[in-house]
Amino acid sequence: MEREVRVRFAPSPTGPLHIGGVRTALYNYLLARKLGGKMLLRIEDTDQNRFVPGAEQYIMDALRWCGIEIDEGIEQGGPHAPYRQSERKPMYRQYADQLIRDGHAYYAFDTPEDLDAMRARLTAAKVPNPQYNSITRAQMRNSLTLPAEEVTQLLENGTPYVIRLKVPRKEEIRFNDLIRGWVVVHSSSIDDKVLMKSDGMPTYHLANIVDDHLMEITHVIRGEEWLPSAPLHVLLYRYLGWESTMPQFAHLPLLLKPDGTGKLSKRDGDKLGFPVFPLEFHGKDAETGEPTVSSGYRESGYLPEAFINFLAFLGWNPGTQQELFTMDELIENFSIERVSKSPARFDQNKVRWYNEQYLRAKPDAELAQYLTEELNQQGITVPADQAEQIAALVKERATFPADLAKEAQLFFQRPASYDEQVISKKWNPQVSAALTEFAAQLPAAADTSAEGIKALLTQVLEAQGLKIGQVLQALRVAVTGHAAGPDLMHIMRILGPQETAERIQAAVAALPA
RNA sequence: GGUCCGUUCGUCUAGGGGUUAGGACAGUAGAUUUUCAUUCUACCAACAGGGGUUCGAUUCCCCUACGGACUACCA
Repeated sequence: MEREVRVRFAPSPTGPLHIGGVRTALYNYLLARKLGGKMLLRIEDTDQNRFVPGAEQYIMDALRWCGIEIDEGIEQGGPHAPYRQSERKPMYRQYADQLIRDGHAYYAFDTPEDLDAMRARLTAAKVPNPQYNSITRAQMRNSLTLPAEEVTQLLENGTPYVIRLKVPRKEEIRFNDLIRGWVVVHSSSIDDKVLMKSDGMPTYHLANIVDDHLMEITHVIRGEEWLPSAPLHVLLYRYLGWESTMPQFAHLPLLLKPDGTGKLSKRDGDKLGFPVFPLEFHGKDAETGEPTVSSGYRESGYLPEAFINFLAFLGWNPGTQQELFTMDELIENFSIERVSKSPARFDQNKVRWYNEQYLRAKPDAELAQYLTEELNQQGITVPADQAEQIAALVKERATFPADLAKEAQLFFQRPASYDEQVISKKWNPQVSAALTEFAAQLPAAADTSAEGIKALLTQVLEAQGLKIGQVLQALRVAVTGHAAGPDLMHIMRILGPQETAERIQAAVAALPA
């Protein structure tokens, strides 16, 4: 019988999640949903020195905003709880002991100074790749070189030690990556990685293998930065006797900075000119301890659907011409084979474009609701039907919801000034007189639709011997103050005959003919 | 330095032994519009280089170059 598909997103709570992490979570989620499996969230907090308060909550909030649903995790629990590695601490030791018992791991008592000295010695000797490995361990203080009694003595004395994996000297390690195909690495290029730290916590390498095994993970989808240590993980599965149920690996291409000079990192903060975080993050400067704020996509006005659609396409595509995908469509169409191998750069223009598409696709009523709330905050009240008309008129001009409110201002504020360029070119006694007449007739207009207003205007202008092109810009400036904006007839319709007339009269009074 | 991974328009990418190398974003031009924007149309624009294999390579193989990741008692 086929195993149930189980994937995990396993971030370390050392800060907010950046968009690369979100994409990794997304691909995990898409695969899980596509294959009818489960999505787990596991917090990898085995490094107690790098704990950042709030990071864990941030991660969960960010995933929720993105629409990435977790089936098992610290909030929702599950059959393999706890889902926080620090709380699983007692579970790891036995596996390290098992490895020692089977001769695949050993105790090492070297101090940090010992290690520095070793690396300095090897570097001085021009060894191409200084590392703690099958050669150098013979010169170090560990349970392989020390007499058994001394090892026992050291352990009993409480001497600090770590447990290291005994990586074989000559062995080819290979695995079949779902994205990259066969990857082959020689064991001589891997060092004797620390499995258990001297504080009793496992390192990532041990913890992730033990947890993935215990949690019955079937696919490990993670960033390419893990590729070099994947062979080590394969070795661990083998030595622990779990190779037959080892998950399949898929190493995702990295997300690069826009200039392509390296991978995106959370330390980029706002330096790149666009947010790297889904949600705004309030943190502290690592050195000065000063409070810092990094902007987020949510706060910048991005819709989660647009953000996710864009992110999904950074490294994956469906092979069709379709660009717009809902989460359900992404799930339907996703496949790991179509993830590309090469890294992708971030394209600000394209996220904006996606946002515009999703914003315009929203029902006017929904946009109106947003608009109403925003205007209310500014102390402006607006009738529901009017808010909807404004939203419909203005949304083609908006990238972000906030643009709606900006564009709507003209309906609630009479012009404080008039566009000078248009006035100097288009405003003259004839125009002024015609507009005065138009304003006089407007309040009594029978038809106040956009078409009706236009008909009335045309009629008045004809009587004055003017063409519409000669006055329209002037009229726009008289009504709104600006040279550009949405359709003028619709603006006047929404404003209503009375308000429009008064605005025109005010302009005529203010502007010397 | 060592190990590993990668390389199609400016960007995201499709394609794949014989194609006018396709799409999207951006850019440019035109049309529409009373304006800006929208919309529509068109244009611009790519297989890193060198060797093989082959009747034929952008596609398969090798090398080079370039880029990136990793190289901690961090994940």
